[in-house]
Amino acid sequence: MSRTSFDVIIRKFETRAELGPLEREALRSLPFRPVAFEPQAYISREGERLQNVHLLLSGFAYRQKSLVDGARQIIAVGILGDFLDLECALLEVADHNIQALTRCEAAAIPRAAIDSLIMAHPVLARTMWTETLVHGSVFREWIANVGRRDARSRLAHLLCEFARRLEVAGLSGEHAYELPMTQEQLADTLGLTPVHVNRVLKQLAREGLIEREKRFVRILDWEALRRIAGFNEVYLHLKAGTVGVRPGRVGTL
Amino acid sequence: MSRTSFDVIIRKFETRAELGPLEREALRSLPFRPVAFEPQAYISREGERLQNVHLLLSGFAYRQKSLVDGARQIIAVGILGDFLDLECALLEVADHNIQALTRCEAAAIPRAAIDSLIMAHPVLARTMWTETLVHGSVFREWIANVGRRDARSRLAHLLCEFARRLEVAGLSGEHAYELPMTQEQLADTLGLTPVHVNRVLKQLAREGLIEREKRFVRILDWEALRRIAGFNEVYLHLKAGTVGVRPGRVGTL
DNA sequence: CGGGTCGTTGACTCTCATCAACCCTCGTGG
DNA sequence: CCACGAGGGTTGATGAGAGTCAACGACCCG
Repeated sequence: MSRTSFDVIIRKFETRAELGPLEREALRSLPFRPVAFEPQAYISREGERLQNVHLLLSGFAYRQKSLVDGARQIIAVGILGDFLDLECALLEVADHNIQALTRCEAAAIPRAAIDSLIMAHPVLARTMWTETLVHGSVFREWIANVGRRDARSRLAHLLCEFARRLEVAGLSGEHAYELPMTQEQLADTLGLTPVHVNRVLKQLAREGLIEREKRFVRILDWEALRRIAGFNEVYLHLKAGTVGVRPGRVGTL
Repeated sequence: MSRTSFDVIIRKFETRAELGPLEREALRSLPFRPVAFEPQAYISREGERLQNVHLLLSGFAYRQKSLVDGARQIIAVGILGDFLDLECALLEVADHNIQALTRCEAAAIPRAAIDSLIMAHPVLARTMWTETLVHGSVFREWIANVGRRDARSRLAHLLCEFARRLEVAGLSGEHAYELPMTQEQLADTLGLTPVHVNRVLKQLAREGLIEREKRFVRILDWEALRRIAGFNEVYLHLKAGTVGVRPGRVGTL
C-alpha cells in the first residue's frame, strides 16, 4: 500500500464535486497510517471512543450490531474506497462494531486531521457529508429490504446491489463478482437464517437466475433478478466514473 | 409560526457545537418560508428534484419507501426540530417519500441558502453533518430492529425510542406520550401487519408494561420494556438540553 | 489423516400473515 | 336527531414462510 493507493479517495471525491488544486493537495497531504486487518479482526468496537477514520484500500469490511440475545445484524458492507467509520470523525462514541470481512488494508486517518480538513476546506466538508448522505440512503433501502421484502426478493436485492457497487468500484464485470461472505454472514445481513439463505440461493440457481461457484456469483438474467428484487438503483446515488483500478471484467466462472 | 419558533434549530445546534455570535446570526438570518401540511400530504416525493430543506416546527412527519408490490416501509419519523430532508441539500434526487403524519408546520429553506451557509461557516457545516450522522445511526438501529428482533421486542424498541426522543424534545413526560400513528402505520414501520401490531400491543398492555388510550401511550414498567426491547440509547447520540418549548410532563391518561 | 469450517438437505415447529367478520367512534348530511 | 359511511381497532380461524434441529458432505489446511 502506498501513498498513491490513497488516490482512490481523490478520484471518488471528484465524481461528487469540483476539486481545485488546493483541495486536491490537501487530500493528498492528509496524514494517515497504513493498517491491515485479518478476517474477522475488529476495526472498531461499539462503545469505544475512536481516534481514526478508516478508508478502505483493499479487501472488504462490514459493520455489525450485536443484540443482547446473541443475534447479530450486519448493517453495511464496505468496499474499495469506502470510509468505514466516518461517523467517528464527529460522533463521540461508536454505536456499532466494524470488522474485516476478508483480509483488508486501510488508511487510518486521525480524526483531528479530518476535522481540520473540513474546517479549512468547505468543499471537502461538503463532499464528505455527501458520502455519509449516500450511506444513509443505502441504510434506508436496507430497512425497506429487511422490513418488507420476502427472503427471495431480499437476497436478490442484495445481489443486485453488490453487482452495481462492485461494478462502479471496478471490482466486477458482466454482473459477475466475488461475494466474499459466508452464508451465515449473508443471513445476518438479510435477517434470515443460514439454512434459509442456502435454500433461496439454490432456488435462484435452479431457476437459472444466477450461477455460483464457491463465493463467486454470476447473474445470468439481470432483468429478471432486478424485477424479483424490486431493485431500483437510484438509492445508490451512483455517479459516472470508476473508483477502482481494474477496468473491465475480472474473474471467470 | 414566527421567526422565533425557528430558534429550535439554534438550541439544537448548540447542544452539538459551540456556536459563536457569527454562526448564531447566520442561522437566524437564514431565509425560509413557513409551510403547513395536512395529514398524509406529501412533503417530498421519490424521484423529485427538490429545492427546499424542511425543518419541522410542529407536528410529526415520516419518511417512507413504497415497494413495487404496493408494500410500504416507514423509514423514519420526524419530530420537532428535525430536518426532514437534509439529504436534498446535497443529493440530486429524493430516494424516498416524505409525508406529514399529523398536521404539521415546517420551515422551507432553499437548498442554495443551506449551501452558502455551509460554505461560509464550517462550524455549521460540521453541525449539520453531525445531524445526518445521528440520523444514520438511527437508521442502522432500525435495520437491526426489523432484521433481528421479533415482533414483541421490535414494538417495545420503537416505544422506548419514541419515549426518549420525545422527552428530549420536550414533548413527553414520565414515559407517557402521544404516539400519533395508526396501527397500520406502526406495522409499516416495524415490517409487520396491522393485525399483529394490534395483538402485540394488547399483549404488552395485558402484561402491565404499557397503558393505552387512543394514541396516548404510557410506559408503566420502563425497565422491563427496555429489557424486552434490548434498548440501549447510545445510538440516539442524545445530548443534554431540551430542544422543545414545553418543559416537564404533558398530557394525562 | 484428522479436524474445522462451511454448505446442503430433510423433518418438524412456530411466528407471523392472511382472510374475514364485527366493533366503535366520529363526522356528515338528510 | 338519527342514519349512514368511513376509518381504525379487535378478534378468531387458518395457512405459509421462515426458523430450528439434526445429520451429513465437501473442502481446506496443518
